[in-house]
Amino acid sequence: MAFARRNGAEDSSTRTALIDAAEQLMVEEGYAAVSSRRVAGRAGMNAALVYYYFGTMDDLFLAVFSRRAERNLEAQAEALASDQPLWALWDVTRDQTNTALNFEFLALGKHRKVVGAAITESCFNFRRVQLDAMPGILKRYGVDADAWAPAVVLLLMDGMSRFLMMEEAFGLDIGHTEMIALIEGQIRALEGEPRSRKPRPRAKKRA
Amino acid sequence: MAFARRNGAEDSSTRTALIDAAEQLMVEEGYAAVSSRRVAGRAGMNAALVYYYFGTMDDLFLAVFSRRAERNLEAQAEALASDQPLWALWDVTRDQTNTALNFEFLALGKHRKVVGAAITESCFNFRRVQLDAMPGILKRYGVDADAWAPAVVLLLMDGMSRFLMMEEAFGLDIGHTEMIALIEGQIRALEGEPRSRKPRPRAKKRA
DNA sequence: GTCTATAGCTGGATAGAC
DNA sequence: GTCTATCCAGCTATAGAC
Repeated sequence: MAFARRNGAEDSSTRTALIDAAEQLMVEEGYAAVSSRRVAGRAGMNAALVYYYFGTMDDLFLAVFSRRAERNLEAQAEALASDQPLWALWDVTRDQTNTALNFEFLALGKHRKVVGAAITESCFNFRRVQLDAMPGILKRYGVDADAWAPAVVLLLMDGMSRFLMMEEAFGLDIGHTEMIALIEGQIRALEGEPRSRKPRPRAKKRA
Repeated sequence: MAFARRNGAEDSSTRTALIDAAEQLMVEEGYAAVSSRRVAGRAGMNAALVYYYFGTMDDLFLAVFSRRAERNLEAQAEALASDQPLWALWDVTRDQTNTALNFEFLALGKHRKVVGAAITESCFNFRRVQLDAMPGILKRYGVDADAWAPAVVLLLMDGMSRFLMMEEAFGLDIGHTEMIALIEGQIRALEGEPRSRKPRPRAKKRA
């Protein structure tokens, strides 16, 4: 855990409810809408509790970020350990659930030092976990490591996927079908047809 | 111009100063810091002038966005019309100048309807201008259009470039050198060595 | 743990003088 | 075009009762 907890147990239901409310507010109305009053109001709590549990708004943001990052890191680790790791990784990165929240944190992270540091550390962890697994996976499939460095393969899968999802969040999809077909074609050449794919959450309609 | 102007000439120096101040504030402190009082204060003006010129804060945001989008679109059109269009396009997309501002608008655009619409329209225009030029460029270099659809080439150049810049904005660069070498190698194979490259602005250090 | 009350500040937006 | 004055609302954060 990268942030200091002011008060209250880690598994306090009040604490959890406040984090839930803050996350929802960020997604629905943006980080600027996350005030102690509005977070508490949505959670059916009193505003002073935000300060009791988190001390400052920055620490509340960090709690939201860390919880989401941990969950996503676990999902990714599970994907990389599956029997079709490339398909599983691709499906995990194509998940639109976090896109709106990511936009908020990217903006927030450029202006709140502690949030920016958490983003850098978290992204680094994701890439490190991917990089630990990729060489073994590619070797198993007989991919020439000189022609396709693991880090490059990851940028083409994870990086391109993230860019496509950002565009899709704004209704842009020029070339997406072709790009997705290209990447999935490469995965198919290595792993064959996907045997079981998790249903992939798409972006919600704009309000 | 996609936004309604409340009052004042398009070339009013006061109007320009307010847009300048708003843009600076967005980059330095985020969209939440853009208030009529702070914008006016930075421009050495009175807060009421913001409402005189723009009517609402939303229209001020639109003015900032539109001005930047127009400038960037011109720079891209110039690049695509140059004698080494792929190198020029690559250099234009590798420009870090706008990354911080883009983060702000991506977040803002998900919550302010008119801003979101402006982003969608602007990105669509960028891609359309690129797509108008690419087929001719690739054909001139003898690229097989069936293997490399123009839209896919653009996602690999423009899309990947944008993703790399977002990572770099947070100090992340795993695999970047290799990815850049891969893309530049492809460009070099088609256009040879770059003859004249504009100096590429990099991200500023964090404060 | 949860509450009320409060200090001190900042915000969007308008009315109306000059 | 530019200003002051103003309304009403919202904000972070703390003190202290229960």
